[in-house]
Amino acid sequence: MKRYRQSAILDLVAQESVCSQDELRQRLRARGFHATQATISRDVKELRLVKRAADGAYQKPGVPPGGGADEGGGADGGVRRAVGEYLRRLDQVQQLLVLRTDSGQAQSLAIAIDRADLPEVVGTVAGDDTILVITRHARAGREVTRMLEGWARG
Amino acid sequence: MKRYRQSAILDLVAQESVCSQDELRQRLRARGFHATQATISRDVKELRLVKRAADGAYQKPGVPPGGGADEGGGADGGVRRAVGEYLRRLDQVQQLLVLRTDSGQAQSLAIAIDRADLPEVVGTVAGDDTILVITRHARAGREVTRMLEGWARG
DNA sequence: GGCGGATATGTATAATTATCCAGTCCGAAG
DNA sequence: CTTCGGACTGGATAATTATACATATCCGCC
Repeated sequence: MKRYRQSAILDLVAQESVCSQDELRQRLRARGFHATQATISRDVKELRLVKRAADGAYQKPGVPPGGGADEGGGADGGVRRAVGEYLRRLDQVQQLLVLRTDSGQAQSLAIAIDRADLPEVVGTVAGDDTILVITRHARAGREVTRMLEGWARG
Repeated sequence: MKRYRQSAILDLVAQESVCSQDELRQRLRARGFHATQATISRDVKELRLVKRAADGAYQKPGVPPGGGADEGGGADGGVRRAVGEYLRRLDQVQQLLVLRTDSGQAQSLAIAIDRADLPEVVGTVAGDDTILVITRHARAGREVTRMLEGWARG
């Protein structure tokens, strides 16, 4: 039984965004598996599932995210997504913003920011995990900061 | 304060294995930060830390495990490590074992198994996330199964 | 058949994490 | 100066997850 149930769990978390073991239990029941939260807790551990990519959903580790539901598309929807995805820290120094990402992801985020063509942004320079964003002046920097921080939480 | 505290958190989880927010709270206090578990819960979410790679430790997502140390060291110490690391499922059908790994990792595990040169194992064939291990007969298969399962938990 | 050990699972409960509800502290606006 | 709004936080508590303990089953063996 265990085998089949665990397969079903992998299926489920790959398809939908499941945020609690009890939710998982209900979905499993819909598929004909009857198990308690305790059992599912053990399954989750054995399967090495991981929780909370900021939203609390379970997923297999090592998979590049974007899995859960849809992703609102659109011209500058791209930056929002990228910011939400990659931005880890942000510091402003006058008209400069220093953005940090996980290692190796700075380029991705920088490209997204460039493409957004924000009027306050003069340009960006990206390394491995750090991006420098140049705005026209501190005030503009502040605006961009707010925008980014908003997206980072959304 | 928040900035510094969150930096410290990243530092901490990168260095040691921290398995609960309360433990994190204590380590932070040792570094001079005084915060409650509630605050740390929020920090963890903002930093997008992830829990439970089967052992319950917090970590930044996207980092390949193993700590970046050696790979394929001692003769059969290597297999144990590889099995613990990569093996996700195992089914036996007569003298055949079907091993599953996360995608792209079958080769790694298969190589480790080959190197171990287990007497019961006749040979292995690996795809992307599946390995077929051929043993001499069902009995040998069971033995290997037990061995692998033992390593998978250890 | 009956025994010993390993596995799987449920129940109850402990441990851990998230969140609701203020309270404090700025900074901007009036 | 006063007010308003928002970020940040702690205390208390709800929600979620892990585990101790008790069974029930299955397998191999005498």
